Amino acid sequence: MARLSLNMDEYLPLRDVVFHALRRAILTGEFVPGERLMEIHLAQQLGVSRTPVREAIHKLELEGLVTMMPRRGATVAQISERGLKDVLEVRRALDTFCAGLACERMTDEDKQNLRKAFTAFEEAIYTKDTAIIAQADVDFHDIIINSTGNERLISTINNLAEQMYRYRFEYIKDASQHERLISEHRMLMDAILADNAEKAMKAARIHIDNQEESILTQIHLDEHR
Amino acid sequence: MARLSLNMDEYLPLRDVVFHALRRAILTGEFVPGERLMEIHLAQQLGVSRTPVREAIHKLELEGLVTMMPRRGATVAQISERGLKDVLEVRRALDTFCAGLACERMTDEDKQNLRKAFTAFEEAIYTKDTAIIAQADVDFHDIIINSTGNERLISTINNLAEQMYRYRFEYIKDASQHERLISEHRMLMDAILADNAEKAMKAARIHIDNQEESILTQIHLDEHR
DNA sequence: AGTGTGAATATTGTATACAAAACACAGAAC
DNA sequence: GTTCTGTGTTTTGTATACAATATTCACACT
Repeated sequence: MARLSLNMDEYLPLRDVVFHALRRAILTGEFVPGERLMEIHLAQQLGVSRTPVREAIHKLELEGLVTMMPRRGATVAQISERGLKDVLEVRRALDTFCAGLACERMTDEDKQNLRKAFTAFEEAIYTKDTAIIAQADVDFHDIIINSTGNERLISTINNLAEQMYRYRFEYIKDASQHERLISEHRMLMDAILADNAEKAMKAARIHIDNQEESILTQIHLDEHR
Repeated sequence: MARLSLNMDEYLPLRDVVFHALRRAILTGEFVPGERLMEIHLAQQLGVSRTPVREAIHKLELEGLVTMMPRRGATVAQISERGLKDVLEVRRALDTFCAGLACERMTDEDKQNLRKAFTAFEEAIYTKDTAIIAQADVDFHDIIINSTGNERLISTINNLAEQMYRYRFEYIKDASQHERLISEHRMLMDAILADNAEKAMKAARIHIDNQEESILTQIHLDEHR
């Protein structure tokens, strides 16, 4: 009579499975901005009914990844240059705040992890693999954000960051930026390790400023093609 | 054969009607934190089917007003003291940022409206009517927030503010705070009208700090009853 | 009395059905 | 040729049906 607790921890409602599938497709660019998302079509493609698809799409709308018009269905959200600037403006405020908080609140263990994540990022850069670099970048920043211990702050920043993932891929590809990324990370890390809030906030601001510049030039380049 | 155009301008999907109804019920305290929200029950009560109710509940979950557990349904979100502090910490960062931006971006028309809203708030205070005061307070702050012109910032702040509405009612009732509220508003307004970002940010911070203190003591009082 | 078991019930998750609105396109009118 | 109109199709919105899981409560067992 063994067999207690087979891993039913991992129950996932279909709507969440669909949600993650669609979300991934949007963030990786598989679904391009402006593309229509039709319930029946997606349902058949995924082998489920319309219901979970509808619910997943609604969730994506609330996350800002799709746009819905009543009676006209959903499309993959188009982010305008203005929209992107708006997102970055809020991120600038929150990321600098976050960097300051991290200086106050980071534990020794967090600091150890931050060092590791920095090294891992350097190594990721050498691989020249965009996906690996992007992941290492997220990991590095997650350590800082999570060290604040403020769940609301964490989810707010992550939601804002998500809006830019599609464009981040583009600019991470650009190898000419890689050295700069490393040095910016180093500056941010050093400030935090030294609990120097002033410097950390400045480093965070510079990091966002440069990201904004990169992404915007990227977009402008795309426009002229 | 008259009777063309009865006001169907206002087409609203049922899910949105239900959403607003439930949202209002939660924010006014008609539904208390922890209360279960059962689909069939609500559907019958509102005279609709489960579908729009489900969709409304999901939307409320994403807004953070409802907590869902898979297969166990939804309950009105309980906000912990910790959760409240977290929300306020983020608001402090964004409201101060917002106040600074307002100084740069407010048009003369906005400034005129801000003065009007300030006077309206003063008058609202004299009525001693909680609902009116709360509305005038929202109006005043909305002018500042909207003057930034940053849609993302606006919706982020509004979402955070919403989390506290239920508690705000409690502390707005406290007449001993009224004079202080007016003077804080005046300080914030004067700084913005003078385009003094430094002072405006400080005023915004003080305003949030005092709100935090009020709400937290309110909660502690409730606990001891 | 307390605990465990199981059937009855209630509730959520998913699928499907039907209604109403949007869309597309062909043909008529000018 | 262009615009209007009407019909057929597609798609979304809402209701309902069915399946699977959770909850409740009575009852037996210790």
